[in-house]
Amino acid sequence: MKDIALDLGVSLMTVSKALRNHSDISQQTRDRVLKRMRELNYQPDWIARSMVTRRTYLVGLVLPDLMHSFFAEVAKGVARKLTPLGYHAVILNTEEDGDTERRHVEILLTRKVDGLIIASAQRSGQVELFETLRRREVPYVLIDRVIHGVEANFVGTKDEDLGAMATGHLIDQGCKKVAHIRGPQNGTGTARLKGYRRALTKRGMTIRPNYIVSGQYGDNTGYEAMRKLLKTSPRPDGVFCYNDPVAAGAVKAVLEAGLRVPEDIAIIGAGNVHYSDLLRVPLSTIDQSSATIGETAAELLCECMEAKTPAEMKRIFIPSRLVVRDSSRRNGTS
Amino acid sequence: MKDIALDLGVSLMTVSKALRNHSDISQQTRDRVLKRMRELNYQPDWIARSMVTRRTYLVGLVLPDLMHSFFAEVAKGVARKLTPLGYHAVILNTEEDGDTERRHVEILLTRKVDGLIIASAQRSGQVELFETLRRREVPYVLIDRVIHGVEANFVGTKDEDLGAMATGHLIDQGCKKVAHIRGPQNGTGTARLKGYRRALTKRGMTIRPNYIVSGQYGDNTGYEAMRKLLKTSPRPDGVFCYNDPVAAGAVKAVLEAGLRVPEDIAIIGAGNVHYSDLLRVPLSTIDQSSATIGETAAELLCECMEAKTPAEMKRIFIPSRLVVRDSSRRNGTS
DNA sequence: CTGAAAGCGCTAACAG
DNA sequence: CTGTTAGCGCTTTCAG
Repeated sequence: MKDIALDLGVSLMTVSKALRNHSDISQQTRDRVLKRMRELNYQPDWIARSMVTRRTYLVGLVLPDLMHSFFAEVAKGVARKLTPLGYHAVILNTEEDGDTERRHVEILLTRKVDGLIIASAQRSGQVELFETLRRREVPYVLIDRVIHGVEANFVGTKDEDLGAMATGHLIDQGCKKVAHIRGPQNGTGTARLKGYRRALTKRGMTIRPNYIVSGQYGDNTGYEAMRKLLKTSPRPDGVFCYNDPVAAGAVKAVLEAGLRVPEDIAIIGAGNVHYSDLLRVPLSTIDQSSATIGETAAELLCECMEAKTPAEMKRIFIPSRLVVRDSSRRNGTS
Repeated sequence: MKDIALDLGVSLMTVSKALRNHSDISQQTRDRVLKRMRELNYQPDWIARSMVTRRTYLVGLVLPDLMHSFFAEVAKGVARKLTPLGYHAVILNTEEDGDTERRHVEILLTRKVDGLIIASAQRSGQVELFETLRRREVPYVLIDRVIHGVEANFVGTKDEDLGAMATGHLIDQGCKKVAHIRGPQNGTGTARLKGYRRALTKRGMTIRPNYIVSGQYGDNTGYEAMRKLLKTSPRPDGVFCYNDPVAAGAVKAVLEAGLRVPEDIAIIGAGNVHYSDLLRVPLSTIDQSSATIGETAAELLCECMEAKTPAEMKRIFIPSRLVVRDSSRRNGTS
């Protein structure tokens, strides 16, 4: 393509510089070049450019579940910050699988992305992947899920506080027997459980082991877990669910059993996914400002990528806030 | 990196071939190379490789809205087919904006993706983008939305039939006054409207212009449109909504007005998004096999990319099917 | 302000 | 089976 641009009688170099409006090119030549480039509708080959500059202006965004609109919103936030800075996000979906995640990161590395934003599906303690990243000096920031044993940039929620806030709210609403459908065995799931425990302890309520049942990420697991919970006696009158999809499944199970939400059982989730308001019973939740998480992560990553020397590690927590809807509102207040 | 591999005393070429298990390398040398490469944990630089092979094994997946789980599911389907073939999908979100879409496609082109799968946000008649693609001979397949005036590979739904099926179902359920909240002014929105009209005509029902109101893609537009519809007299007793998010919004409006779904107003959407079953009233819908759309598109694209000569254009329609849930079930039968 | 030379990391084509 | 030569499309460096 450049060859063709040489029908202006200038050297290849002149064109190259003109296209990147390098300082030392006369306005006149630049204009001629730009004009011709438009006529030929030539686009510089970024792959060749990257080859020599060692910069792709691509960042990998590794997400565990696109179906969960929480992550879709994070992605939006990331793109919003990145695009104006000339970067572009490449989204990859790991479907909550640690191996897939490792493979995807490899791919992004061989494609030489400038940085990574990862909501990791690695089990806690699985640090291999992050060791690799550190060794290769690829800037990255973790979002949403802390990985135990990894020192890295992080942007997300204080999950223990989140758990305590949600649980506390149920107690405030008059629930005496609060259960928890916990999430997966990762940093987030564990921290939320810890928050649940803390809130109960703080209010002098006893923690019953059989009030803590295992869910995962999805609504089907919430549904199953709730059915289990309905069989325990005494039956809980409030349930804090790991996240909104799980909570939605739980609501379904309660209604199917002929009970009412929130009168018989109050329910709260977390994440404030977009459709929470449209569910069977509009869902109370903790809003995590998902878009802000994405934006902040993008900003932080840019800092790292731009920095000459590896900047020091940061952990940024985005404040979350209680959103009360029908699923937990048991009296006129709050 | 290759230099380092030369401490085996073999030439650079030998290594290059060994890594791609080119036929003419002795098993022994290959093993030595592979071993050393692992020790150094070397990864070939795809960017350099692509530069000479002119293949990146990357395909761009351009989607208008990640929040809509329909597209998230399509993405899943695409990835499922692509990965085993050595390709990888790069997802970009256009947020339903035609300009953003054009910019994103440009980016993908300068990054030299091997092909594109696009659910386009171009207005019908806006063919410029596709002209460019044709001129540059980039293989691509359109999904979900036909663009008027573009001859291209397509995988999606027969939207007119879909509209007729949904509308017909409402009539079957005993609705006498069926309205439609139409989608955007694109191929899909228009075809579904056409199907709505066809079904009414076929059953000898009159088409009232004020029963057709404008929505867009999202639930908020469905909510607003429904409120408008509630004010028309006589009030409709059945509404076919452009898609599930719109329908979810519509349900909310009906309930807020103190009416019942489906007794007073039956509602049906389209797309069968994942959470449809968990909504205020479990939503009847038309399932479009979103994952299959993604898989099929990926297969078709691979054919095109592998083909020496530009294969001829194909249009593939994935059958859709009625899913009856509470929002439209007015009698024992379905 | 403009240009010539060298090379980024890899592979295709051909020769040994 | 192994190695040599050339070059992908661009930019960096340095000399006009």
